[in-house]
Amino acid sequence: MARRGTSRNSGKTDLDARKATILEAVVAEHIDTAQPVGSSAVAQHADLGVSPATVRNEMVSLERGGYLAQPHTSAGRIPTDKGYRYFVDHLQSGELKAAQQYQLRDFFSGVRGEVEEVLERTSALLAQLSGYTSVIVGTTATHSTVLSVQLVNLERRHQLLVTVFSDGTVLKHSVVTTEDIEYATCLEASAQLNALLIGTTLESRVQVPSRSDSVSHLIAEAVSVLHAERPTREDEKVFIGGASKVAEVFDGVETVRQVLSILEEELLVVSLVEDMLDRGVSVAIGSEHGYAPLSSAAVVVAPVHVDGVAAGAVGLIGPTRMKYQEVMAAATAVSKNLARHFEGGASAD
Amino acid sequence: MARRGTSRNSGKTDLDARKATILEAVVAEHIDTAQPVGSSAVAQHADLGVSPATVRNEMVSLERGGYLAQPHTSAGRIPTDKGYRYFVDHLQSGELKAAQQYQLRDFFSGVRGEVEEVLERTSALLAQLSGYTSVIVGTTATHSTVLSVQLVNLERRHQLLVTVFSDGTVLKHSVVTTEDIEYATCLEASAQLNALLIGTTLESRVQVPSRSDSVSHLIAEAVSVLHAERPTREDEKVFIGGASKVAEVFDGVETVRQVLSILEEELLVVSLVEDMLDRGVSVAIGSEHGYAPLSSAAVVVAPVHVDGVAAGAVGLIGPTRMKYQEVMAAATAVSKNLARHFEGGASAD
DNA sequence: GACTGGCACTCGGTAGAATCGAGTGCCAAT
DNA sequence: ATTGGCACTCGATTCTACCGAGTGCCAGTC
Repeated sequence: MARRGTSRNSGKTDLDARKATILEAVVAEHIDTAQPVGSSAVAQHADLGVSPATVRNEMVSLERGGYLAQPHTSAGRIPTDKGYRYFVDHLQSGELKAAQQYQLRDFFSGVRGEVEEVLERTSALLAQLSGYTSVIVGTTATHSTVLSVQLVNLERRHQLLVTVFSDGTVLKHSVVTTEDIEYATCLEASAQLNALLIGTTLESRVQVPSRSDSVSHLIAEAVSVLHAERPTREDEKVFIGGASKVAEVFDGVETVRQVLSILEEELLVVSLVEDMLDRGVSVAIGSEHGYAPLSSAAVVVAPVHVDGVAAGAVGLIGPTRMKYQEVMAAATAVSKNLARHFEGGASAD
Repeated sequence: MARRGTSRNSGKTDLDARKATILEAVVAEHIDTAQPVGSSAVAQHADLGVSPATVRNEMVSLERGGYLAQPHTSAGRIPTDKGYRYFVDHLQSGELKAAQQYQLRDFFSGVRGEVEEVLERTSALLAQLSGYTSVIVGTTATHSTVLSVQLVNLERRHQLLVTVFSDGTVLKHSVVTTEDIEYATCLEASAQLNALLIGTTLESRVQVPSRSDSVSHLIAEAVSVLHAERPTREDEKVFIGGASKVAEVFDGVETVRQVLSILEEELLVVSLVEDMLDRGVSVAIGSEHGYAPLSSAAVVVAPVHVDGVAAGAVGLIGPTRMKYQEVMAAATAVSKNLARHFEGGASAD
């Protein structure tokens, strides 16, 4: 599975063809078995007509190059992060299994409902397809404009500001005042807020009239609450699917704990994924992303573009010895389907 | 710790004082050490002036009664679910440690923001206080009435129905039509919907005028989408804190996996908690709740009442050998603080 | 009759020793 | 450059012995 001797020797760190084949065989085998891989296994399994002894020599060289490591003398080799990196970089992209393609199509042909619900269920699907924990980050396009604003009188001194954006997002914010607010005041403020904000984005500068009547106060307060939204970045929703897979695919209680605790911190997950997107990386192995507790994990992401605009990403988290080919296929497939869903379908993200 | 020889012998299944003491000692010790508890340990630790031999005799009797079990001959005893049940039933409620009380007070004196955010952070706090995974279920009071309805024109054939309830909840629903909707139609429909729905609950029967102009169609569609909400129960938000604790406190990968997968199913968690609330149970041990995958877990819940009305619950999930006293203290303390927060504070739930 | 000390017995856990074998590194031969 | 051969390493497995915590039971004591 997934082998190809002919490697391009254009890149600078490229290995010669045979080393590459051997490295790839070791990685593939180790991903399969979770065991150190020995020279004879490689000699058999990779069909270069060469004896184990030769393979051993090459392996020594690969170890010197930092691609392989030995748990102890007289055990087989295990890929290092660098080894995995090479493997991934030289992986030709694969296809989803037919059964999974059907499943995907099925799912997306039948899915309906709110954005959040779709993403939630999609992340469950992706986890199930891939066998690993999935992450879907919905980047609320900061470009989306305000479609409607409304102040609702919850209690005398407590208004709820409900803002609807062009991408279908609804934000709510409490506006607490020191004085009782009349219903009429609230209505009036709503109307003015609408006039003021419709068509703007959260980043727009808005000129708030600074008169000192109660309506103006309310408006000023509402606008400031709404714009305070920015720094918290809380509008980036994260959907995690198959969290229980963590216990299956990672070894060691401590590792499981660490991965879970990362997943709990939504902000961390978001910035991890965004960092990768920014750097244009689709796979981060081991310590390649800077997140220490995830150093025994690999993260695969695929961006989601809706109508040509970055709208978020889907990701998968597993051990460094995860099934990259399948996982990447699943991620890109889901990302594409998701994009198509939101482009063609009733909702936008 | 947590022992009291004087047990009431009013209940029917009550054990005599000494058996009770012994049982309690075994449970307490086992919770502490996670090891089978032997007769001599009990004899020393519980200060009834009795020899190990006597304790042994009693233990045999307790084993016959189904309170204790032996992993194998010549090991100590381990409590059964029934044993834990007795222990919990005869536990006098404890206090939070002073440091934790401060922490709680601190938290609630400083907390601000939307309901969802408060609950999210509270569940993290509770997990941290108790050392176990926490669950907070916000039961949207089905009594809360509609304060405002608004149809927003997202795309030509796609409207967003935004409904604000008296408890501050905001629901959004997509309304997809087969024909293009004019802006004016949308406005008109909004106005009529407001007239129709304000003051009603989701359970109210609403008489929709059945004329066949586009506005009426839109209204009918909107109302039906809104009322379709009911059966899915999706408005009951669940907040889980400290999911990573699962890996710490449960033994065995498989158990961890099962507990995590339960936690993933929000609906399951909700019904588990609601079942317990309905039955007025605050602790469910082992298989007492009917959820097989959680049979090695215990669940502690404390209802949250806001202004005398059931508004949700806080819960904790741990192994059957969890620190019941501390955990129950933490749950009730948080529940009370939460109630006070929403009663006094700016937001209601 | 309740309690206890004594004692034989059980059985899981641990420590050592022996063994196995997969895998290595190296060297001499091709 | 490749390879067969070989000595060597070292984790994993098995086996044994053994220790000791803990039990159940019995006979003796208060």
